[in-house]
Amino acid sequence: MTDPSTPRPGQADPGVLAEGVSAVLRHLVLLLRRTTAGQPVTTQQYAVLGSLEQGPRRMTELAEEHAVQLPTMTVQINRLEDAGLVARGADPADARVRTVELTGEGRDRLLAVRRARIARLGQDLAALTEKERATLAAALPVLAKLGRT
Amino acid sequence: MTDPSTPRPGQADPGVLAEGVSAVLRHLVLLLRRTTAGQPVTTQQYAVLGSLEQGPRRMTELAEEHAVQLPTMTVQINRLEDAGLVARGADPADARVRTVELTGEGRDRLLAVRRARIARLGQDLAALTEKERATLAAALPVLAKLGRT
DNA sequence: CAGCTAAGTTAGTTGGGCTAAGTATGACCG
DNA sequence: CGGTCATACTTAGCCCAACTAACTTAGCTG
Repeated sequence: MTDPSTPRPGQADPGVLAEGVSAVLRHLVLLLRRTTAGQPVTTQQYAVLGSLEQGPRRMTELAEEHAVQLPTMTVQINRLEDAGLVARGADPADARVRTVELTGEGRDRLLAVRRARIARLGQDLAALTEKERATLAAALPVLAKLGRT
Repeated sequence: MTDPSTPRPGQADPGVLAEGVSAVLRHLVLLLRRTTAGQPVTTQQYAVLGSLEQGPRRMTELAEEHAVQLPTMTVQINRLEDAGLVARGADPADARVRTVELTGEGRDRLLAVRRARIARLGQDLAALTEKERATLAAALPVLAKLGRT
């Protein structure tokens, strides 16, 4: 695999760039795994809690947003419910749908974990130069656009 | 969670930038998951095969590189060995260590999967503008530097 | 050579994903 | 108005991937 720290000329070509992005993605995934091991909620649980921050959601919505099948989300929510972090509710207009919302404890946990993650990431970012941070900031919208076909 | 597609001013500040990076990482992880589902090797297996491309490695090396405990790597290698993609060997200098290397089939599989992945990523990248690709290319070395504390 | 350390493996648990199949409710149509 | 189809979930059963604890085997050292 290509060393992600040694960019080569001609990277604006999609094919060549893809190799670099692929290598960097691998690096980032390994990094993420290292930094999120042993936290009070798993990455998945944290992500689901994040989806509930703005208010109750339906199971199907959550499954779609997390690119997961419904049964998978059912199990996730079961675990979060057992942990007291979310509560299931009902939709008065349609008895088939189950809603899910954060409990007070769930919201506290979400915010605490987010603070910890951002602080950790902030340390890494603080080690960069101002120029490097600007370069990174410029690339964020591009990365966010990837896969939004 | 912050919408990764709406960057705000002041992102060169490590704290603010961290939020954006965090959101984008979430997006990329979801994207990766979607694009790698149902391939002939799992993401983990692919990553391990990639580590073997340059030649035989020891179990401990592999475990460290993938930020995983030894027993986890043992099981991974067992599966890859059962699939005929890698072979275990011995270190003549130290009878405790087991080496692992690609089989011919393993190398073929690695290259095929890599081609498929890079092609897929290349499609996404081709949808960007030339300028966006340049922005992304410039950020790759910075991303590669993250976490290399 | 006794005892400690290092390298791997085995066993058992948990989390997270999948498909297939079941239940209950809503919607539609003759 | 009742039968049939579709929708929203849940349950059950499977695999992969991570962990810790405990075991085996081999090297190292006093």
